Amino acid sequence: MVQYQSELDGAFAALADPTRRAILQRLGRGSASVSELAEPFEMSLTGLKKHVQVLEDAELVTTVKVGRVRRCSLGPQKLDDVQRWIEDHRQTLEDRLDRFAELLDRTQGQEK
Amino acid sequence: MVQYQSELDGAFAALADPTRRAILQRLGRGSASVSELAEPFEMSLTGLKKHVQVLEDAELVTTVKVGRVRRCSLGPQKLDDVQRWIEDHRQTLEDRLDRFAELLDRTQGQEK
DNA sequence: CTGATACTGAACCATTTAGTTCAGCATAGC
DNA sequence: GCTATGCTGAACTAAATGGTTCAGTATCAG
Repeated sequence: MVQYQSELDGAFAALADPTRRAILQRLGRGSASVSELAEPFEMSLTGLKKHVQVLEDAELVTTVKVGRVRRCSLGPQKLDDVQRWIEDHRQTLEDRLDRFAELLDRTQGQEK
Repeated sequence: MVQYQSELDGAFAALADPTRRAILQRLGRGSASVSELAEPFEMSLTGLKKHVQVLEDAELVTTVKVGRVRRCSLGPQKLDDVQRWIEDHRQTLEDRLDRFAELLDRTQGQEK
């Protein structure tokens, strides 16, 4: 199994916010300016731009400044890392869940 | 596409911490007590227990108290939700990445 | 019963996060 | 050139996070 660094931290943390997941969802339908991204949210432009910044730092979003407009798009395939981590751990998880049922049976009786 | 709630928040946030991912990794090799989990970390028992609590709240870990020992195991398949979200979004991500290259070509020339 | 073990809760602290407002700067359009 | 637009930076705030210590409770072992 590959050894993962704390690069994942940023990606997972970025995905932990519903606003940011909504931004990714929106960008999945095409690139957008910061203002366009902000439009559906009840939030200041500055506030939303911070979310974009977080996503960019996590390399989930890439942006290009064109004139006075910053165009935002889905970025490098950072989700791959995230997904790979989950896949690696899902197998052991599933294996363990089976035994977990047994464990419960064994210990339940002893519980106070 | 399924509509995901903010249930994901807790799961993603829980996974954003390397200590907690290490705990999950450890539990993948079998259940453990809180003390056993704490052993490899340079952290107080109380501190580590908080991480366990976060994982339990996120439904990534389940615990049972047996006597004075709390036995921790990998919990319900919450990772499924996380993985499903990523899979749903990966397709649009990949589609978009192709067009992103074009976008870059188009806009790069105009950049200051 | 006594003491050691295993955890738990409360209180505290530093840092980060998520948001705000306001002022400023660069570009686009007339 | 003037003005509106789109974004950006600084400064501030409230709340959450990640950690600590210390004191307490419950149980197990002898």
